Amino acid sequence: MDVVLVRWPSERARRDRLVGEGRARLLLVEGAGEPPLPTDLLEDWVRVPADESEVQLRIEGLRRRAVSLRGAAPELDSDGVLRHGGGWVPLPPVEARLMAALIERFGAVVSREQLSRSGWPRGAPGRNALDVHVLRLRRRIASLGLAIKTVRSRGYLLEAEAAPLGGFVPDQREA
Amino acid sequence: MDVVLVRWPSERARRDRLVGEGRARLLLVEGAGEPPLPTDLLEDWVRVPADESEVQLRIEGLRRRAVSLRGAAPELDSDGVLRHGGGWVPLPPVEARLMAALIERFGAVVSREQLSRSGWPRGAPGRNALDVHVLRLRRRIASLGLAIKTVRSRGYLLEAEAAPLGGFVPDQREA
DNA sequence: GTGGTTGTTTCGTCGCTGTGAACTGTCCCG
DNA sequence: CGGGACAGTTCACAGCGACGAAACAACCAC
Repeated sequence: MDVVLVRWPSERARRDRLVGEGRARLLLVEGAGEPPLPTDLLEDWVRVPADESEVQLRIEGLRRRAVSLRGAAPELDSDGVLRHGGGWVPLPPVEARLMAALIERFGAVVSREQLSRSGWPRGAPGRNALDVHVLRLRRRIASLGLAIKTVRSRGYLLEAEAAPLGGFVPDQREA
Repeated sequence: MDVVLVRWPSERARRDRLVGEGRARLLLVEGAGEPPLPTDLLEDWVRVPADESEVQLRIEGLRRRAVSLRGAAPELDSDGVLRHGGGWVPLPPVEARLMAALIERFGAVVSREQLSRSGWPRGAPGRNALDVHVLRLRRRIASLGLAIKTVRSRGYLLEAEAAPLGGFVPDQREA
């Protein structure tokens, strides 16, 4: 996902075209011109002339926004609210801690021991407690298009599904 | 939905707390400091000293991002009239103060303690008074398409039913 | 007085958590 | 191939606490 540099207001037409294409853009506001209020999340602006470092920082910021919008990683509040793809669900304390550990290693395997330590910092209850909480977590986050995959005898892995909204969600056992 | 101004890097801890709470923030980058790379979509930054107009533009940009992610926030005037989506309802004093706290953090969790302090600045009555007022507030604002969601053992969260999908309102100044 | 606002009590309901047990699927050993 | 041993999934249940809701009483404004 690249960020396109656009002069403003002289290249207004080009900017509008990029909006329609859903591409990230950084407006270089010339002279005393007023930057436009953004019409989507993939736009930023900077007054020129500007430091090269400032331009680079804003470009990198836009890249991150674009990645975030592609549904890369969900976000977890300090209040136990999990947000992803425009929706959110509240997570109870234990499941919030488990989810925090999974998000920290989003897309990678987290061992049962690590999960157990995250979920119960002062010692885990019975062995089955983790399984049950993973099950409950799975059901809670399914509506957000998130899934916890099992890697047998290794641990669990959190991932986002390709089409979170409107798409059919296949049963994991059928895959 | 307020945008919080945070000095950077001197108020780093405060910024991190706001990230955890899911609130919008504008970093005022002091001196030669480097702004952090954003961890979510509700952050922007500006080097200070800066024109007041630039700060205002960035605040407005953040507000629009927040609207895009969480829907438009209702407005509460000083006479206790709550307006949203073309309709309005009058709110009695206690409920108006509770609603003000919820609007300030629109879309994010507000703890029971914070609500209690907002509703009764000079000391809260019994423990259940808050529950009852939340119940009454819920019924009053339902007709406006607003809902107060419970995040168990964490607090409450104000949300608008029909969140606009994707786009912003077109920029009026461009016409 | 009338109606709206506020606070309390009381009770019902629901969510969170952990346990035990039944069940499925995989791998390995003989 | 059959029999286990493992790993993991799912359900049912119980205890507890947080929250929801109704009813009631006191109070205030008009």
